[in-house]
Amino acid sequence: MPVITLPDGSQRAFDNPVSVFDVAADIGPGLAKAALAGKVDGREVDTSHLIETDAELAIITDRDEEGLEVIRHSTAHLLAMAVQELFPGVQVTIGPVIEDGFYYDFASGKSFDPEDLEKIEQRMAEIVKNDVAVERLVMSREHAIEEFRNMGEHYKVQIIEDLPEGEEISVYRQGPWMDLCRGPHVPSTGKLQAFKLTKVAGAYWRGDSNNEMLQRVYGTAWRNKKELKAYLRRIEEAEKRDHRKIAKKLDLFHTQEEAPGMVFWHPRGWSIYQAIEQYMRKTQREHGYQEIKTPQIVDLSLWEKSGHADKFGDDMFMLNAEDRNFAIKPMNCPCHVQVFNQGLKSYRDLPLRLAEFGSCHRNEPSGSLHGIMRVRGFVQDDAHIFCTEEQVQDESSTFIDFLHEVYKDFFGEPDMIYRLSTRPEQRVGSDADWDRAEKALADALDAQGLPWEELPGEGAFYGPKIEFSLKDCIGRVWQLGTLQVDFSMPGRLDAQYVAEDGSRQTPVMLHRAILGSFERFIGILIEHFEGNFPVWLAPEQAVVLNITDHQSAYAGQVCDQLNAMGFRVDTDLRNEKVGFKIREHTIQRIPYLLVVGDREMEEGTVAVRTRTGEDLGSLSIEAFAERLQGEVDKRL
RNA sequence: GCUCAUAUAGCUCAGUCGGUAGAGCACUUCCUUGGUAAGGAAGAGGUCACCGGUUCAAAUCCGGUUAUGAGCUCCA
Repeated sequence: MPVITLPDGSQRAFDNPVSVFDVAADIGPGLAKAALAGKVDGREVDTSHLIETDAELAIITDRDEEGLEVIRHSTAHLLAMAVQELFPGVQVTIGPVIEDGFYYDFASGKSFDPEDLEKIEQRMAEIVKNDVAVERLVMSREHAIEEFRNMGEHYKVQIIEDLPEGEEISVYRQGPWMDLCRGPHVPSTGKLQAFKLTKVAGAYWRGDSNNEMLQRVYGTAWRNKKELKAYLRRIEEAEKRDHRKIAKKLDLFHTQEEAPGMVFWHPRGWSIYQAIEQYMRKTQREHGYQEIKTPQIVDLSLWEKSGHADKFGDDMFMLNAEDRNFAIKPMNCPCHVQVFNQGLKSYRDLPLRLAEFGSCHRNEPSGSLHGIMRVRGFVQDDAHIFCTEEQVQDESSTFIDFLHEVYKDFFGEPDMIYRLSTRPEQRVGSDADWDRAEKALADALDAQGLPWEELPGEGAFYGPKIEFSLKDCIGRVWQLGTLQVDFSMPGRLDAQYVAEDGSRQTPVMLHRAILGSFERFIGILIEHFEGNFPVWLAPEQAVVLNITDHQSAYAGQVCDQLNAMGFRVDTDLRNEKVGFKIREHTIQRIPYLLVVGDREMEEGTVAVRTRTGEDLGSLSIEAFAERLQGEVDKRL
């Protein structure tokens, strides 16, 4: 005689055990139809789940986040069923829910092509149309293993064998097809109304590159067709922002076959780069950093001493000259320690903050290169703070403030995400050092009152790190800055200072970057602003357009005058209609278009139009310059 | 590095069954001097990524290399 308590606190009593579906039907036919799953005393179950004793119950429909997950998970099953019907002999492995959808990994002799995807999707639609009931069965471990072994599903057998002892083993059956799964699932395939298979790719069994490669099919699934359409539109939006496409249109940089993973910066792209570098140079100086420059090529022995050769040797560019082995520097820290090591340092010199726009090269795996976001040659806004252990927390805190200031200048009020990556398996330094280093960073985040999550095992080999990420205007997350505490490297590279009591001590080193790399950061800026750079970064801040040849000289004069004031201004005196010129420069995202006709020439003004099409009317050169200055001032 | 796909004019892309390449935009020249998102005409432009094979004949079919893309793995 179960008494069911619903989320609103109301109770319903039943004479016999009831299923989740029965309760939903008892409340109303609409809810019965909408029910996808249930939550009994906090545990997610199928609608067919029988409730025998008093319990709290929430009916899960597609209005709940959990409901959407159930839909996605069930769509993954639907995919697997369709694949196995169409391609006998293909084995199933796993099919989890991911952001916006799901995937399923198959072990298949052949790889799927786009036409296969279409066929699979069609078959899925048929199964949906047949509204096949989804049934849950519980079986013993031995029975399940035997069952799947007989089906030739060797991966599933492995998965069952690895399940912890005592875990209930459930299998879901839809029609003749079945799969091992914890559930819950939708009551029948008819509930799956809005999905699309998006891509196929290879993926390693259990995510290990030593294992065989499986065929992964990705899909997206939503509550209804409208949501699916909105999602697909969002993807298209993101594609339009692709920094590679925009960079080509705006003539910012290029890459070519002879230098894979390296950037050829064009004048306009380099102008953006320079604006950022000048800004960083200025702000770093204001925050007590000293800028240095260290060599590009350094004897391999230094990298052996630092530990980099051991861990990353295969990914370093090596060079042999005059019978010596050199490496092109993959990072700056060992070089910064060399600068620190010159001359005898006192505790009075600490904290010592050394910054470098450090050009680094890493032979990244060819498959991981991506536009200018992941490259082999890049420049970090790198700095190392040498300090005492007591200074770590203060320096960390000061750095986090600095980083926030910089992000504010670029992005206004960005949505930030903070993560603390802790000790990895392969590492240097004692556990005691790691304990202190991890605590120092956690304390710094807490002292700032910032929300953060931990990424266990994701730290660098010499120390833990905070990763600073931001969410862009369409919700994508980009990792930018980092702060790392390092108790090992200074000792390995013999850094010392003289303490108050005259003893020699090893300093602590903080590694930090705000932008990350210029290449990646500019890529992010391009995508974030969709090429509409703020005025202080825009390669050209304004273009002067004449209407007829008659104003050519005046246009040139206006342009010269603004350039002399330090702005980046160009003219377009071509024999084209002004409408044509406006179109072209608007597409080029030039912030201001200055039209000069006879009227403006007589008045000594310019007619100002923004790239968004706003008409600001006629302004004197001085008034326009003041406006520009206002948008540039706070940064440079 | 692994799986799959792609590579044709400066850019975006067509090119059927194997028979020596085509459009739009951009470019050059000429006409047009026009007030806020495309004025008109003509012209020039290609070793079809590279190397090899099959064939009377290869942009097209096959193999390899390189680069790029989507994922996976990696990311000091």
